Amino acid sequence: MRDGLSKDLIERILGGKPKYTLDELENLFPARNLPDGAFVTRFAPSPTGFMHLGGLYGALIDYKLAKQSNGVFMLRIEDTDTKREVKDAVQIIIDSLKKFGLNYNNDEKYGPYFQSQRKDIYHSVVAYLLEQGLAYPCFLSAQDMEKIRAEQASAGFPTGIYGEFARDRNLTNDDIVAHLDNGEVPSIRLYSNGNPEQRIFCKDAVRGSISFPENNEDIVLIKSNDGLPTYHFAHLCDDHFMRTTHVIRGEEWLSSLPLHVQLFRMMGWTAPLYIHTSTIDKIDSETGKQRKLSKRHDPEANVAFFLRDGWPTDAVIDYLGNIASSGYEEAKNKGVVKNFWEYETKPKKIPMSGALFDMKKLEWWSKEFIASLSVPELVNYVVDWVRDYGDDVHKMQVADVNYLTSILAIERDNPKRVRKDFITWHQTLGEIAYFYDDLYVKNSEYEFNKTVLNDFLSVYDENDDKDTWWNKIVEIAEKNSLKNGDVAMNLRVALSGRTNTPDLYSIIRVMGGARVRDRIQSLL
RNA sequence: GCCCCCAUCGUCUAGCGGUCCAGGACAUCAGAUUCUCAUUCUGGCAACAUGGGUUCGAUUCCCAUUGGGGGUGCCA
Repeated sequence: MRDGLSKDLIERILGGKPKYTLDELENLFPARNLPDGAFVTRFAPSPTGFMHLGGLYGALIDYKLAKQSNGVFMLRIEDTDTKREVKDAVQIIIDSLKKFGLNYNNDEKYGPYFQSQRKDIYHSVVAYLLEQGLAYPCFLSAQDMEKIRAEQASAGFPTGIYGEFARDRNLTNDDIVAHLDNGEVPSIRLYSNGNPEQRIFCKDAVRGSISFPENNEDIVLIKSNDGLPTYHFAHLCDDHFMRTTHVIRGEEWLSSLPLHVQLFRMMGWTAPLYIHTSTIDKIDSETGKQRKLSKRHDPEANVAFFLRDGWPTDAVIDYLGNIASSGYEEAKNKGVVKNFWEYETKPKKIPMSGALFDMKKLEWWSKEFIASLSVPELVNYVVDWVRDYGDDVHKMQVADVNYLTSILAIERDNPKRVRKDFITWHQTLGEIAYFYDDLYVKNSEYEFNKTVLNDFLSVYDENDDKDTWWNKIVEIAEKNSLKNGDVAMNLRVALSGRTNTPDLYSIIRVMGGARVRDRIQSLL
Protein backbone atom coordinates (compact mmCIF):
# COMPACT_ATOMS: atom_id res chain seq x y z
CA MET A 1 0.00 0.00 0.00
CA ARG A 2 1.20 3.51 -0.78
CA ASP A 3 -0.27 6.95 -0.11
CA GLY A 4 -3.65 7.39 -1.69
CA LEU A 5 -4.14 9.97 -4.41
CA SER A 6 -6.41 12.96 -4.12
CA LYS A 7 -9.73 13.00 -5.94
CA ASP A 8 -8.53 15.84 -8.13
CA LEU A 9 -5.42 14.04 -9.19
CA ILE A 10 -7.37 10.85 -9.86
CA GLU A 11 -9.78 12.81 -12.01
CA ARG A 12 -6.86 14.17 -14.00
CA ILE A 13 -5.28 10.77 -14.41
CA LEU A 14 -8.49 9.14 -15.51
CA GLY A 15 -9.47 12.08 -17.69
CA GLY A 16 -12.78 12.55 -15.91
CA LYS A 17 -14.64 12.16 -12.71
CA PRO A 18 -15.51 8.57 -11.79
CA LYS A 19 -19.18 8.07 -12.42
CA TYR A 20 -19.94 5.85 -9.45
CA THR A 21 -18.87 5.17 -5.93
CA LEU A 22 -18.46 1.58 -4.89
CA ASP A 23 -21.66 1.76 -2.89
CA GLU A 24 -23.56 3.05 -5.86
CA LEU A 25 -22.29 0.17 -7.95
CA GLU A 26 -23.35 -2.32 -5.30
CA ASN A 27 -26.83 -0.87 -5.37
CA LEU A 28 -26.94 -0.71 -9.12
CA PHE A 29 -26.12 -4.41 -9.41
CA PRO A 30 -27.74 -6.01 -6.39
CA ALA A 31 -27.50 -9.65 -5.46
CA ARG A 32 -29.63 -11.75 -7.74
CA ASN A 33 -32.87 -13.17 -6.55
CA LEU A 34 -32.38 -16.80 -7.45
CA PRO A 35 -33.28 -20.14 -5.89
CA ASP A 36 -30.74 -21.78 -3.60
CA GLY A 37 -27.92 -23.43 -5.41
CA ALA A 38 -28.55 -21.62 -8.68
CA PHE A 39 -25.47 -21.16 -10.82
CA VAL A 40 -24.80 -17.86 -12.52
CA THR A 41 -22.38 -18.54 -15.33
CA ARG A 42 -21.10 -16.74 -18.33
CA PHE A 43 -19.48 -17.43 -21.63
CA ALA A 44 -16.97 -14.65 -22.19
CA PRO A 45 -15.27 -14.90 -25.55
CA SER A 46 -13.13 -12.35 -27.32
CA PRO A 47 -14.49 -11.40 -30.70
CA THR A 48 -11.69 -12.76 -32.84
CA GLY A 49 -13.87 -13.93 -35.71
CA PHE A 50 -13.57 -17.56 -34.81
CA MET A 51 -15.56 -19.81 -32.55
CA HIS A 52 -13.26 -22.47 -31.16
CA LEU A 53 -14.51 -25.96 -30.37
CA GLY A 54 -13.00 -25.52 -26.91
CA GLY A 55 -15.08 -22.38 -26.55
CA LEU A 56 -18.21 -24.29 -27.43
CA TYR A 57 -17.23 -26.92 -24.88
CA GLY A 58 -16.91 -24.26 -22.19
CA ALA A 59 -20.14 -22.58 -23.20
CA LEU A 60 -21.91 -25.93 -23.05
CA ILE A 61 -20.77 -26.45 -19.47
CA ASP A 62 -21.76 -22.88 -18.59
CA TYR A 63 -25.18 -23.34 -20.07
CA LYS A 64 -25.74 -26.78 -18.61
CA LEU A 65 -24.76 -25.87 -15.08
CA ALA A 66 -26.95 -22.78 -15.15
CA LYS A 67 -29.89 -24.58 -16.71
CA GLN A 68 -29.90 -27.59 -14.44
CA SER A 69 -29.81 -25.34 -11.36
CA ASN A 70 -32.40 -22.85 -12.61
CA GLY A 71 -29.71 -20.21 -12.72
CA VAL A 72 -28.59 -17.74 -15.34
CA PHE A 73 -26.27 -18.15 -18.30
CA MET A 74 -24.85 -14.94 -19.75
CA LEU A 75 -22.90 -14.02 -22.83
CA ARG A 76 -20.30 -11.31 -22.25
CA ILE A 77 -18.16 -10.00 -25.06
CA GLU A 78 -14.58 -9.36 -23.99
CA ASP A 79 -13.69 -6.73 -26.52
CA THR A 80 -10.96 -4.95 -24.66
CA ASP A 81 -8.26 -5.67 -27.19
CA THR A 82 -9.14 -3.20 -29.88
CA LYS A 83 -6.19 -4.31 -32.01
CA ARG A 84 -7.42 -7.83 -32.40
CA GLU A 85 -11.01 -7.06 -33.06
CA VAL A 86 -12.62 -8.58 -36.11
CA LYS A 87 -15.78 -7.44 -37.78
CA ASP A 88 -18.77 -9.83 -37.62
CA ALA A 89 -17.05 -11.75 -34.87
CA VAL A 90 -19.80 -11.10 -32.37
CA GLN A 91 -22.42 -12.27 -34.82
CA ILE A 92 -20.51 -15.50 -35.40
CA ILE A 93 -20.51 -16.15 -31.66
CA ILE A 94 -24.19 -15.39 -31.27
CA ASP A 95 -25.15 -17.51 -34.27
CA SER A 96 -23.05 -20.43 -33.14
CA LEU A 97 -24.57 -20.45 -29.66
CA LYS A 98 -28.01 -20.30 -31.20
CA LYS A 99 -27.37 -23.19 -33.59
CA PHE A 100 -26.30 -25.36 -30.70
CA GLY A 101 -29.23 -24.32 -28.57
CA LEU A 102 -27.10 -22.65 -25.93
CA ASN A 103 -29.47 -19.80 -25.23
CA TYR A 104 -28.14 -17.07 -23.01
CA ASN A 105 -30.17 -14.74 -20.90
CA ASN A 106 -28.61 -11.31 -20.61
CA ASP A 107 -30.72 -9.41 -18.11
CA GLU A 108 -30.29 -5.73 -18.98
CA LYS A 109 -30.11 -4.86 -15.35
CA TYR A 110 -26.65 -6.37 -15.09
CA GLY A 111 -25.38 -5.06 -18.41
CA PRO A 112 -23.97 -3.79 -20.59
CA TYR A 113 -22.46 -7.05 -21.81
CA PHE A 114 -19.77 -5.59 -23.99
CA GLN A 115 -16.71 -4.76 -21.94
CA SER A 116 -15.97 -1.84 -24.20
CA GLN A 117 -19.19 -0.27 -22.89
CA ARG A 118 -18.36 -0.73 -19.22
CA LYS A 119 -15.59 1.79 -18.92
CA ASP A 120 -17.48 3.80 -16.31
CA ILE A 121 -17.59 0.80 -14.05
CA TYR A 122 -13.91 -0.06 -14.40
CA HIS A 123 -12.87 3.56 -13.92
CA SER A 124 -15.02 3.91 -10.86
CA VAL A 125 -13.46 0.87 -9.26
CA VAL A 126 -9.96 1.87 -10.20
CA ALA A 127 -10.56 5.35 -8.81
CA TYR A 128 -11.32 3.74 -5.49
CA LEU A 129 -8.10 1.75 -5.70
CA LEU A 130 -6.11 4.86 -6.54
CA GLU A 131 -7.65 6.65 -3.61
CA GLN A 132 -6.76 3.80 -1.29
CA GLY A 133 -3.18 3.59 -2.51
CA LEU A 134 -3.87 0.10 -3.85
CA ALA A 135 -3.09 1.18 -7.40
CA TYR A 136 -0.96 3.84 -9.04
CA PRO A 137 -0.37 5.49 -12.38
CA CYS A 138 2.61 4.08 -14.22
CA PHE A 139 4.45 6.01 -16.91
CA LEU A 140 6.78 3.26 -18.02
CA SER A 141 7.06 3.21 -21.80
CA ALA A 142 7.25 0.11 -23.93
CA GLN A 143 10.97 0.68 -24.34
CA ASP A 144 11.43 1.11 -20.60
CA MET A 145 9.80 -2.23 -19.99
CA GLU A 146 11.76 -3.87 -22.75
CA LYS A 147 14.91 -2.74 -21.04
CA ILE A 148 13.80 -3.92 -17.63
CA ARG A 149 12.86 -7.27 -19.07
CA ALA A 150 16.23 -7.69 -20.74
CA GLU A 151 18.07 -6.84 -17.56
CA GLN A 152 15.99 -9.23 -15.54
CA ALA A 153 16.50 -11.98 -18.06
CA SER A 154 20.25 -11.63 -18.10
CA ALA A 155 20.39 -11.47 -14.31
CA GLY A 156 18.23 -14.57 -14.05
CA PHE A 157 15.37 -12.83 -12.30
CA PRO A 158 11.75 -13.44 -13.10
CA THR A 159 10.57 -10.88 -15.62
CA GLY A 160 7.83 -8.39 -14.87
CA ILE A 161 7.07 -5.18 -13.08
CA TYR A 162 7.39 -5.89 -9.39
CA GLY A 163 9.11 -4.61 -6.26
CA GLU A 164 12.22 -2.65 -7.05
CA PHE A 165 11.57 -2.92 -10.78
CA ALA A 166 8.27 -1.11 -10.43
CA ARG A 167 9.83 2.25 -11.01
CA ASP A 168 6.71 4.34 -10.60
CA ARG A 169 5.05 2.65 -7.67
CA ASN A 170 6.14 5.37 -5.25
CA LEU A 171 5.90 8.43 -7.47
CA THR A 172 5.06 11.58 -5.53
CA ASN A 173 2.10 13.70 -6.47
CA ASP A 174 4.48 16.22 -7.97
CA ASP A 175 6.15 13.55 -10.09
CA ILE A 176 2.79 12.41 -11.35
CA VAL A 177 1.71 15.93 -12.19
CA ALA A 178 4.98 16.51 -14.00
CA HIS A 179 4.47 13.45 -16.18
CA LEU A 180 0.92 14.48 -16.86
CA ASP A 181 1.99 17.99 -17.76
CA ASN A 182 4.42 16.40 -20.13
CA GLY A 183 1.49 14.91 -22.00
CA GLU A 184 2.13 11.34 -20.91
CA VAL A 185 -0.81 9.01 -20.43
CA PRO A 186 -0.26 6.42 -17.71
CA SER A 187 -1.49 2.92 -17.35
CA ILE A 188 -2.91 2.09 -13.93
CA ARG A 189 -1.10 -0.66 -12.11
CA LEU A 190 -1.97 -2.68 -9.09
CA TYR A 191 0.20 -1.88 -6.07
CA SER A 192 0.82 -5.49 -5.18
CA ASN A 193 1.32 -6.36 -1.56
CA GLY A 194 1.92 -10.02 -2.30
CA ASN A 195 5.03 -11.77 -1.10
CA PRO A 196 6.21 -14.66 -3.28
CA GLU A 197 7.90 -16.22 -0.27
CA GLN A 198 4.43 -16.90 1.03
CA ARG A 199 1.85 -19.15 -0.46
CA ILE A 200 -1.70 -18.39 -1.29
CA PHE A 201 -4.32 -21.13 -1.25
CA CYS A 202 -6.93 -21.11 -3.98
CA LYS A 203 -9.85 -23.35 -4.71
CA ASP A 204 -10.72 -24.90 -8.00
CA ALA A 205 -13.99 -26.80 -8.08
CA VAL A 206 -12.39 -29.65 -10.02
CA ARG A 207 -8.88 -29.82 -8.64
CA GLY A 208 -9.59 -28.85 -5.06
CA SER A 209 -7.19 -26.65 -3.16
CA ILE A 210 -4.12 -25.47 -5.01
CA SER A 211 -1.37 -23.30 -3.60
CA PHE A 212 0.82 -20.84 -5.42
CA PRO A 213 3.43 -18.32 -4.41
CA GLU A 214 1.69 -15.02 -3.77
CA ASN A 215 1.63 -12.62 -6.68
CA ASN A 216 3.92 -9.64 -6.33
CA GLU A 217 3.58 -8.27 -9.83
CA ASP A 218 2.14 -4.82 -10.29
CA ILE A 219 -0.01 -5.96 -13.14
CA VAL A 220 -1.74 -3.45 -15.38
CA LEU A 221 -5.36 -2.78 -14.47
CA ILE A 222 -6.18 -0.09 -17.00
CA LYS A 223 -4.32 0.17 -20.28
CA SER A 224 -2.84 3.51 -21.28
CA ASN A 225 -3.66 3.42 -24.96
CA ASP A 226 -7.44 3.18 -24.69
CA GLY A 227 -8.30 3.31 -21.02
CA LEU A 228 -9.81 -0.16 -21.23
CA PRO A 229 -9.18 -2.78 -18.56
CA THR A 230 -6.98 -5.82 -18.86
CA TYR A 231 -8.60 -9.23 -18.64
CA HIS A 232 -7.75 -9.55 -14.97
CA PHE A 233 -9.31 -6.32 -13.90
CA ALA A 234 -12.35 -6.71 -16.11
CA HIS A 235 -12.89 -10.18 -14.70
CA LEU A 236 -12.81 -8.78 -11.17
CA CYS A 237 -15.31 -6.03 -11.84
CA ASP A 238 -17.59 -7.85 -14.23
CA ASP A 239 -17.96 -11.13 -12.43
CA HIS A 240 -18.51 -9.32 -9.17
CA PHE A 241 -21.13 -6.93 -10.44
CA MET A 242 -22.78 -9.45 -12.72
CA ARG A 243 -22.97 -11.65 -9.65
CA THR A 244 -21.38 -14.60 -11.36
CA THR A 245 -21.26 -17.57 -9.03
CA HIS A 246 -19.15 -19.92 -11.15
CA VAL A 247 -16.42 -19.04 -13.57
CA ILE A 248 -15.84 -21.79 -16.09
CA ARG A 249 -12.78 -21.12 -18.19
CA GLY A 250 -9.89 -22.87 -19.88
CA GLU A 251 -7.02 -24.16 -17.83
CA GLU A 252 -4.70 -21.60 -19.38
CA TRP A 253 -6.17 -19.33 -16.71
CA LEU A 254 -5.16 -21.52 -13.82
CA SER A 255 -1.87 -19.69 -13.45
CA SER A 256 -3.58 -16.39 -12.91
CA LEU A 257 -5.90 -17.78 -10.28
CA PRO A 258 -3.77 -16.48 -7.35
CA LEU A 259 -3.83 -13.02 -8.90
CA HIS A 260 -7.57 -13.10 -9.24
CA VAL A 261 -8.05 -14.35 -5.72
CA GLN A 262 -5.74 -11.58 -4.50
CA LEU A 263 -7.80 -9.02 -6.38
CA PHE A 264 -11.09 -10.21 -4.90
CA ARG A 265 -9.63 -10.31 -1.40
CA MET A 266 -8.26 -6.81 -1.81
CA MET A 267 -11.72 -5.54 -2.67
CA GLY A 268 -13.28 -7.48 0.16
CA TRP A 269 -15.51 -9.27 -2.33
CA THR A 270 -16.19 -12.99 -2.33
CA ALA A 271 -14.65 -14.59 -5.36
CA PRO A 272 -16.72 -16.86 -7.57
CA LEU A 273 -16.02 -20.58 -7.66
CA TYR A 274 -13.63 -21.50 -10.44
CA ILE A 275 -13.80 -24.45 -12.77
CA HIS A 276 -10.81 -24.73 -15.05
CA THR A 277 -11.55 -27.01 -17.96
CA SER A 278 -8.97 -29.00 -19.81
CA THR A 279 -8.19 -28.38 -23.43
CA ILE A 280 -9.38 -30.42 -26.35
CA ASP A 281 -6.27 -31.72 -28.03
CA LYS A 282 -5.01 -33.66 -30.96
CA ILE A 283 -1.74 -35.35 -31.84
CA ASP A 284 0.34 -33.09 -34.01
CA SER A 285 1.13 -34.96 -37.19
CA GLU A 286 4.55 -33.38 -37.47
CA THR A 287 5.87 -33.57 -33.94
CA GLY A 288 3.83 -36.56 -32.82
CA LYS A 289 3.03 -34.73 -29.64
CA GLN A 290 -0.26 -33.89 -28.05
CA ARG A 291 -1.36 -30.29 -28.33
CA LYS A 292 -4.40 -28.10 -28.18
CA LEU A 293 -6.61 -28.00 -31.25
CA SER A 294 -5.26 -25.12 -33.24
CA LYS A 295 -7.17 -22.49 -35.07
CA ARG A 296 -4.49 -22.29 -37.73
CA HIS A 297 -3.83 -25.93 -38.44
CA ASP A 298 -6.96 -27.87 -37.59
CA PRO A 299 -10.21 -27.23 -39.42
CA GLU A 300 -12.07 -29.12 -36.71
CA ALA A 301 -10.98 -26.49 -34.18
CA ASN A 302 -13.53 -24.20 -35.77
CA VAL A 303 -17.13 -24.67 -34.79
CA ALA A 304 -18.11 -23.36 -38.23
CA PHE A 305 -16.56 -26.48 -39.71
CA PHE A 306 -19.14 -28.71 -38.02
CA LEU A 307 -21.97 -26.49 -39.12
CA ARG A 308 -20.78 -26.29 -42.71
CA ASP A 309 -20.26 -30.02 -43.00
CA GLY A 310 -23.65 -30.65 -41.51
CA TRP A 311 -22.81 -32.51 -38.33
CA PRO A 312 -25.97 -32.80 -36.25
CA THR A 313 -25.55 -30.23 -33.51
CA ASP A 314 -27.11 -32.66 -31.05
CA ALA A 315 -24.36 -35.15 -31.81
CA VAL A 316 -21.69 -32.53 -31.19
CA ILE A 317 -23.41 -31.64 -27.93
CA ASP A 318 -23.56 -35.31 -26.98
CA TYR A 319 -19.90 -35.77 -27.76
CA LEU A 320 -18.76 -32.69 -25.89
CA GLY A 321 -21.22 -33.28 -23.10
CA ASN A 322 -19.92 -36.76 -22.56
CA ILE A 323 -16.41 -35.39 -22.16
CA ALA A 324 -17.71 -32.96 -19.55
CA SER A 325 -19.65 -35.63 -17.67
CA SER A 326 -18.49 -39.06 -18.61
CA GLY A 327 -21.33 -41.07 -17.12
CA TYR A 328 -23.72 -39.62 -19.65
CA GLU A 329 -22.96 -42.07 -22.43
CA GLU A 330 -23.70 -45.10 -20.30
CA ALA A 331 -26.83 -43.55 -18.85
CA LYS A 332 -28.10 -42.83 -22.33
CA ASN A 333 -27.28 -46.29 -23.65
CA LYS A 334 -29.10 -47.85 -20.76
CA GLY A 335 -32.06 -45.61 -21.43
CA VAL A 336 -32.04 -43.88 -18.05
CA VAL A 337 -31.79 -40.50 -19.78
CA LYS A 338 -32.97 -39.45 -23.21
CA ASN A 339 -30.48 -36.71 -23.89
CA PHE A 340 -27.65 -34.73 -22.37
CA TRP A 341 -29.98 -32.19 -20.79
CA GLU A 342 -31.53 -34.87 -18.63
CA TYR A 343 -28.20 -36.03 -17.26
CA GLU A 344 -26.83 -34.18 -14.26
CA THR A 345 -23.43 -32.63 -14.78
CA LYS A 346 -21.39 -32.57 -11.61
CA PRO A 347 -18.72 -29.87 -11.55
CA LYS A 348 -16.37 -32.13 -9.62
CA LYS A 349 -16.51 -34.73 -12.35
CA ILE A 350 -15.40 -32.46 -15.14
CA PRO A 351 -12.11 -33.94 -16.30
CA MET A 352 -8.89 -32.13 -15.63
CA SER A 353 -6.62 -33.72 -18.16
CA GLY A 354 -6.73 -32.81 -21.83
CA ALA A 355 -8.84 -35.05 -24.04
CA LEU A 356 -7.85 -35.97 -27.55
CA PHE A 357 -10.48 -35.02 -30.06
CA ASP A 358 -11.86 -38.28 -31.43
CA MET A 359 -13.54 -37.86 -34.79
CA LYS A 360 -14.52 -41.55 -34.86
CA LYS A 361 -16.39 -41.21 -31.63
CA LEU A 362 -18.16 -38.12 -32.88
CA GLU A 363 -19.13 -40.10 -35.96
CA TRP A 364 -20.59 -42.75 -33.74
CA TRP A 365 -22.64 -40.22 -31.76
CA SER A 366 -23.77 -38.77 -35.03
CA LYS A 367 -24.83 -42.11 -36.53
CA GLU A 368 -26.70 -42.96 -33.37
CA PHE A 369 -28.45 -39.62 -33.37
CA ILE A 370 -29.49 -39.79 -37.00
CA ALA A 371 -30.65 -43.38 -36.56
CA SER A 372 -32.92 -42.23 -33.75
CA LEU A 373 -34.73 -39.79 -36.03
CA SER A 374 -38.06 -40.41 -37.70
CA VAL A 375 -38.08 -40.07 -41.48
CA PRO A 376 -39.81 -36.66 -41.48
CA GLU A 377 -37.36 -35.39 -38.89
CA LEU A 378 -34.44 -36.62 -40.93
CA VAL A 379 -35.81 -34.99 -44.05
CA ASN A 380 -36.24 -31.70 -42.19
CA TYR A 381 -32.70 -31.71 -40.94
CA VAL A 382 -31.34 -32.35 -44.40
CA VAL A 383 -33.52 -29.71 -46.02
CA ASP A 384 -32.61 -27.16 -43.34
CA TRP A 385 -28.95 -27.81 -43.84
CA VAL A 386 -29.23 -27.41 -47.59
CA ARG A 387 -31.05 -24.12 -47.10
CA ASP A 388 -28.17 -22.74 -45.02
CA TYR A 389 -25.11 -24.42 -46.46
CA GLY A 390 -25.98 -26.41 -49.54
CA ASP A 391 -24.70 -25.84 -53.07
CA ASP A 392 -26.68 -26.12 -56.30
CA VAL A 393 -26.35 -29.87 -56.47
CA HIS A 394 -27.68 -30.23 -52.94
CA LYS A 395 -30.55 -27.93 -53.76
CA MET A 396 -31.43 -30.08 -56.73
CA GLN A 397 -31.42 -33.15 -54.49
CA VAL A 398 -33.95 -31.72 -52.06
CA ALA A 399 -36.13 -30.02 -54.68
CA ASP A 400 -38.47 -33.01 -54.79
CA VAL A 401 -39.17 -33.59 -51.13
CA ASN A 402 -41.34 -36.61 -51.80
CA TYR A 403 -38.62 -38.38 -53.70
CA LEU A 404 -36.07 -37.41 -51.01
CA THR A 405 -38.37 -38.71 -48.34
CA SER A 406 -38.83 -42.07 -50.04
CA ILE A 407 -35.08 -42.41 -50.47
CA LEU A 408 -34.31 -41.56 -46.86
CA ALA A 409 -37.04 -43.90 -45.67
CA ILE A 410 -35.25 -46.96 -47.00
CA GLU A 411 -34.58 -49.53 -44.27
CA ARG A 412 -35.90 -47.32 -41.52
CA ASP A 413 -39.15 -49.13 -40.76
CA ASN A 414 -37.68 -51.43 -38.15
CA PRO A 415 -36.46 -49.21 -35.30
CA LYS A 416 -34.12 -51.96 -34.11
CA ARG A 417 -32.45 -52.30 -37.46
CA VAL A 418 -32.06 -48.81 -38.80
CA ARG A 419 -29.14 -48.36 -41.16
CA LYS A 420 -26.36 -46.30 -39.71
CA ASP A 421 -24.59 -45.08 -42.76
CA PHE A 422 -25.51 -41.42 -42.41
CA ILE A 423 -23.07 -39.29 -40.45
CA THR A 424 -23.55 -35.72 -41.60
CA TRP A 425 -26.19 -34.03 -43.72
CA HIS A 426 -23.63 -33.32 -46.37
CA GLN A 427 -22.42 -36.89 -46.43
CA THR A 428 -26.00 -38.16 -46.41
CA LEU A 429 -26.71 -36.44 -49.69
CA GLY A 430 -23.50 -37.84 -51.14
CA GLU A 431 -24.53 -41.29 -49.98
CA ILE A 432 -27.80 -41.18 -51.89
CA ALA A 433 -26.51 -39.36 -54.96
CA TYR A 434 -27.08 -42.29 -57.33
CA PHE A 435 -30.82 -41.92 -56.94
CA TYR A 436 -30.59 -38.78 -59.05
CA ASP A 437 -30.08 -39.15 -62.77
CA ASP A 438 -27.75 -36.18 -62.94
CA LEU A 439 -25.51 -37.64 -60.27
CA TYR A 440 -25.63 -41.29 -61.19
CA VAL A 441 -22.39 -42.52 -62.70
CA LYS A 442 -22.09 -45.77 -64.61
CA ASN A 443 -19.66 -48.24 -63.19
CA SER A 444 -17.14 -48.75 -65.96
CA GLU A 445 -15.09 -51.32 -64.11
CA TYR A 446 -17.78 -53.84 -63.36
CA GLU A 447 -18.26 -56.55 -65.95
CA PHE A 448 -21.98 -56.84 -66.39
CA ASN A 449 -23.63 -60.05 -67.38
CA LYS A 450 -25.86 -58.69 -70.12
CA THR A 451 -27.90 -61.85 -70.34
CA VAL A 452 -28.88 -61.39 -66.75
CA LEU A 453 -29.79 -57.76 -67.30
CA ASN A 454 -31.86 -58.69 -70.34
CA ASP A 455 -33.58 -61.47 -68.48
CA PHE A 456 -34.49 -59.12 -65.70
CA LEU A 457 -35.82 -56.51 -68.04
CA SER A 458 -38.09 -59.02 -69.67
CA VAL A 459 -39.70 -60.14 -66.42
CA TYR A 460 -39.55 -56.92 -64.43
CA ASP A 461 -42.84 -55.57 -63.21
CA GLU A 462 -42.63 -52.48 -61.05
CA ASN A 463 -45.68 -53.56 -59.12
CA ASP A 464 -44.21 -56.84 -57.93
CA ASP A 465 -44.11 -57.32 -54.22
CA LYS A 466 -40.86 -58.31 -52.64
CA ASP A 467 -41.39 -62.07 -52.78
CA THR A 468 -42.50 -62.08 -56.35
CA TRP A 469 -39.59 -59.92 -57.31
CA TRP A 470 -37.15 -62.16 -55.47
CA ASN A 471 -38.54 -65.29 -57.05
CA LYS A 472 -37.81 -63.79 -60.42
CA ILE A 473 -34.24 -63.18 -59.38
CA VAL A 474 -33.93 -66.78 -58.28
CA GLU A 475 -35.29 -67.99 -61.60
CA ILE A 476 -32.83 -65.87 -63.54
CA ALA A 477 -30.03 -67.26 -61.42
CA GLU A 478 -31.07 -70.83 -62.06
CA LYS A 479 -31.46 -70.29 -65.77
CA ASN A 480 -27.93 -68.87 -66.03
CA SER A 481 -26.41 -71.21 -63.45
CA LEU A 482 -25.47 -68.31 -61.23
CA LYS A 483 -25.85 -67.62 -57.57
CA ASN A 484 -28.77 -65.44 -56.52
CA GLY A 485 -26.28 -62.94 -55.20
CA ASP A 486 -24.60 -62.63 -58.60
CA VAL A 487 -27.85 -61.66 -60.22
CA ALA A 488 -28.59 -59.19 -57.46
CA MET A 489 -25.13 -57.71 -57.78
CA ASN A 490 -25.53 -57.16 -61.51
CA LEU A 491 -28.71 -55.26 -60.87
CA ARG A 492 -27.24 -53.35 -57.96
CA VAL A 493 -24.27 -52.10 -59.92
CA ALA A 494 -26.40 -51.37 -62.94
CA LEU A 495 -28.83 -49.24 -60.96
CA SER A 496 -26.49 -47.52 -58.53
CA GLY A 497 -23.05 -47.77 -60.04
CA ARG A 498 -21.93 -49.15 -56.68
CA THR A 499 -21.23 -52.59 -55.32
CA ASN A 500 -22.74 -51.90 -51.95
CA THR A 501 -26.08 -50.31 -51.33
CA PRO A 502 -29.09 -50.65 -49.09
CA ASP A 503 -31.76 -53.21 -49.84
CA LEU A 504 -32.04 -53.70 -53.61
CA TYR A 505 -35.78 -54.16 -53.72
CA SER A 506 -36.32 -50.89 -51.85
CA ILE A 507 -34.06 -49.09 -54.27
CA ILE A 508 -35.97 -50.42 -57.23
CA ARG A 509 -39.28 -49.39 -55.71
CA VAL A 510 -38.06 -45.91 -54.91
CA MET A 511 -36.44 -45.36 -58.29
CA GLY A 512 -39.58 -46.39 -60.12
CA GLY A 513 -40.12 -48.40 -63.29
CA ALA A 514 -38.99 -45.87 -65.85
CA ARG A 515 -35.72 -45.04 -64.17
CA VAL A 516 -34.93 -48.72 -63.56
CA ARG A 517 -35.54 -49.64 -67.16
CA ASP A 518 -33.57 -46.68 -68.48
CA ARG A 519 -30.53 -47.41 -66.43
CA ILE A 520 -30.43 -51.06 -67.31
CA GLN A 521 -31.19 -50.36 -70.96
CA SER A 522 -28.32 -47.90 -71.18
CA LEU A 523 -25.91 -50.67 -70.27
CA LEU A 524 -27.01 -53.11 -72.94
C1' G B 1 15.16 -20.86 -16.02
C1' C B 2 11.01 -20.26 -12.57
C1' C B 3 5.75 -21.35 -11.30
C1' C B 4 1.29 -24.35 -11.84
C1' C B 5 -1.71 -28.49 -13.50
C1' C B 6 -2.12 -33.53 -15.16
C1' A B 7 -0.84 -39.13 -15.68
C1' U B 8 -5.80 -46.36 -16.01
C1' C B 9 -6.65 -50.30 -22.65
C1' G B 10 -4.93 -47.10 -29.37
C1' U B 11 -8.96 -43.12 -27.69
C1' C B 12 -12.71 -41.14 -23.89
C1' U B 13 -13.22 -42.93 -19.23
C1' A B 14 -15.29 -46.05 -14.34
C1' G B 15 -12.62 -46.76 -10.01
C1' C B 16 -12.44 -42.58 -4.52
C1' G B 17 -7.36 -48.94 0.51
C1' G B 18 -9.39 -55.10 0.16
C1' U B 19 -15.63 -55.76 -4.06
C1' C B 20 -10.05 -55.18 -9.64
C1' C B 21 -5.72 -61.50 -12.36
C1' A B 22 -9.39 -53.57 -13.23
C1' G B 23 -15.62 -52.34 -15.65
C1' G B 24 -18.00 -49.55 -19.93
C1' A B 25 -17.96 -46.99 -24.69
C1' C B 26 -15.41 -45.82 -29.43
C1' A B 27 -11.84 -48.00 -32.58
C1' U B 28 -9.98 -52.75 -34.00
C1' C B 29 -10.04 -58.24 -34.91
C1' A B 30 -12.79 -62.95 -35.42
C1' G B 31 -17.58 -65.52 -36.01
C1' A B 32 -23.11 -65.66 -36.94
C1' U B 33 -27.25 -63.36 -39.84
C1' U B 34 -28.10 -60.92 -44.89
C1' C B 35 -28.76 -60.50 -52.30
C1' U B 36 -23.92 -56.58 -51.36
C1' C B 37 -23.20 -52.99 -47.74
C1' A B 38 -25.07 -51.14 -43.31
C1' U B 39 -27.63 -53.01 -39.12
C1' U B 40 -28.16 -56.73 -35.30
C1' C B 41 -26.01 -60.64 -32.26
C1' U B 42 -21.65 -63.52 -30.09
C1' G B 43 -16.79 -63.52 -28.85
C1' G B 44 -11.48 -61.76 -28.78
C1' C B 45 -7.26 -58.34 -28.29
C1' A B 46 -6.00 -54.40 -25.15
C1' A B 47 -4.29 -50.37 -19.55
C1' C B 48 -3.21 -48.96 -13.66
C1' A B 49 4.25 -44.53 -16.59
C1' U B 50 8.75 -45.80 -13.26
C1' G B 51 11.10 -46.02 -8.46
C1' G B 52 10.64 -45.46 -3.39
C1' G B 53 7.66 -45.21 0.91
C1' U B 54 2.83 -45.62 4.32
C1' U B 55 -0.24 -50.04 5.33
C1' C B 56 -1.79 -56.61 7.10
C1' G B 57 -3.09 -54.94 2.04
C1' A B 58 -2.22 -50.26 -2.92
C1' U B 59 -4.86 -48.53 -9.40
C1' U B 60 -6.56 -45.85 -5.15
C1' C B 61 -2.58 -42.13 0.07
C1' C B 62 2.65 -39.60 0.29
C1' C B 63 7.47 -38.44 -2.07
C1' A B 64 10.78 -38.53 -6.17
C1' U B 65 11.71 -39.42 -11.35
C1' U B 66 9.94 -39.41 -16.21
C1' G B 67 6.42 -37.80 -19.64
C1' G B 68 2.54 -34.41 -21.31
C1' G B 69 0.02 -29.63 -20.92
C1' G B 70 -0.30 -24.50 -19.37
C1' G B 71 1.66 -19.82 -17.53
C1' U B 72 5.69 -16.42 -17.17
C1' G B 73 2.45 -9.47 -22.13
C1' C B 74 -0.51 -2.44 -21.58
C1' C B 75 -3.66 -10.79 -25.67
C1' A B 76 -7.51 -12.86 -23.91
